[in-house]
Amino acid sequence: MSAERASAEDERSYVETARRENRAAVEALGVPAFAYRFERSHTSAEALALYDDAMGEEGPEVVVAGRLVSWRPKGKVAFGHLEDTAGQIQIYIKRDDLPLAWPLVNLLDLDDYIGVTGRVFRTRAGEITIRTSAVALLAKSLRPLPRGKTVTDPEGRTQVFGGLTDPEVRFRQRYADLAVHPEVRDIFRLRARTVGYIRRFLDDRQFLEVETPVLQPLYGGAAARPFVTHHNALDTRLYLRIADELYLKRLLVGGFERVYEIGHDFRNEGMDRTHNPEFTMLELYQAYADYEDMMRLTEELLSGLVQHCTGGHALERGGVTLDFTPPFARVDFVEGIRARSALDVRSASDPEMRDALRRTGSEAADLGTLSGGKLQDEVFKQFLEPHLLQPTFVLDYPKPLSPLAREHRSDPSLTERFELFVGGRELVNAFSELNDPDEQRRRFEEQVRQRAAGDDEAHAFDADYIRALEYGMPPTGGLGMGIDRLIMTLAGQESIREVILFPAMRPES
RNA sequence: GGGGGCGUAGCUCAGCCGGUAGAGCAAGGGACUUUUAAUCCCUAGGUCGUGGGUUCGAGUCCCACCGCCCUCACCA
Repeated sequence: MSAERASAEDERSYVETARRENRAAVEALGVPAFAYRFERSHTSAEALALYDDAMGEEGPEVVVAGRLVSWRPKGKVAFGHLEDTAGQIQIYIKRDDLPLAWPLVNLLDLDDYIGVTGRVFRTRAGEITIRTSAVALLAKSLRPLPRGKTVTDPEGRTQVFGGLTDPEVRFRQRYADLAVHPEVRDIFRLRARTVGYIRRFLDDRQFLEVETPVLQPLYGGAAARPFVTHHNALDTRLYLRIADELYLKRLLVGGFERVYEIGHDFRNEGMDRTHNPEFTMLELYQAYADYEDMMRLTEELLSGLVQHCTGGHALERGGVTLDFTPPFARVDFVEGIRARSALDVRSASDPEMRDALRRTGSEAADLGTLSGGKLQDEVFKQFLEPHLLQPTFVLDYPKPLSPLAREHRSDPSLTERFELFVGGRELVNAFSELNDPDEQRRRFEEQVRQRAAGDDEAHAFDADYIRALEYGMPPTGGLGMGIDRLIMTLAGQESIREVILFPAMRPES
């Protein structure tokens, strides 16, 4: 529906017209369509829990409030369900119980917010219900929610006929999606619990939560294209951050030994089922730790989190049982690829890697122009990544892929870096942080060469970051975890948009 | 950005070989004082995404555009 149509009085749908007539009729009774406040005594769940069958028809009196989500007027009596934050409860309204309010009752619409006073009892049909003695209109609904018909069969299974299913409408009008889908609200409750758990986990381990700039004069910490903006007063170009990394490590130079940030990163890339232009990232840095410590911390955090969510260490996802019992499986980046492709990415030439990719049908569009680190990454994606269903650490990435990671202590062609894969998706990226300013300078210089050669995702040279490292940064382990993807895994969702309240959309025309 | 698919009532969807628009739910009127997919009777509701074209005639065929979905590319 277009905005013009929604705002044009004469083109309003007949359904909305009927609701506006009801509003006028309610106001004609002297009842405001929108109340200022309401005092309830119980939530729906609390009211249900109060009732005991020994009470018969004389259960305790409760005052509840919520949205009218079903409405079955039946002559001189009416039934409906109120939905609030805790669930639903049935209400029963009998004309003879509230003759003065009956005209108002007849003007109620589905989706109105109302408050109801009455005693709890159990109907003949067996449902615990409020026998209404007073009704208050709290907010009129002038636009019907796109709700389907929910049918519950004798075994208690529910099936919805119709309803809001169009993804475009669901995400554009997330308020309507949330209003008619309690299970969607549950995903975001799970999300909040998860993030809360992570904060407690880190706080308990003496990590300090910090906030670093979102608007940055120079972006870095990942390979991605940024969003660009402009500061008027400074008349200068600024970038929305693509990662927190370089600022957080500056804080270790400053003397904080354990820091973390949970915030939004912004990457100006395509959108699909696992990418939203802005997304939530956890990054943490721990002094005197290396990537082995980060693996242990990852195992503790995720196994504890899965336990917190499910009571066990397993997640059932798409017919696969994901087992988060530590320790997680480990596979060597180089050895893992060699086992499946006979390629040693440390020594293989670019043409050899391209050949191997072509033979297995890689469809990378610019295979011919990829080189070095980018080719190694492509080989990994082609040969190893699809096999990583169970939680698996992939360790020791080649140096060209990891300009901020420290050289491996036993192989100078590699870095001490790992990524954790779950269900074929990357969830965590971590390394022993490079803290030698001279080596970091050389890595940046190499990035600048790649940028000059056409890689527009290569790092810029960050001289201030080098200056910070020159003051001295302790040995440090660092870790980044994509929170949205974590929630996807925990909630069993295949699209990132299901776990972001307002996912990015093309503007409505 | 490439490829494929879709767009019909408030919602979910039918609509055949091109012949002038249909259902369920929601809505309006009526009956019904323990219903729960309430039931029963009646009624209304559509510029078929937009703009062109072909045709005596287009929801249907063709072209373009807009939007969404899937997929590939980029990426976490």
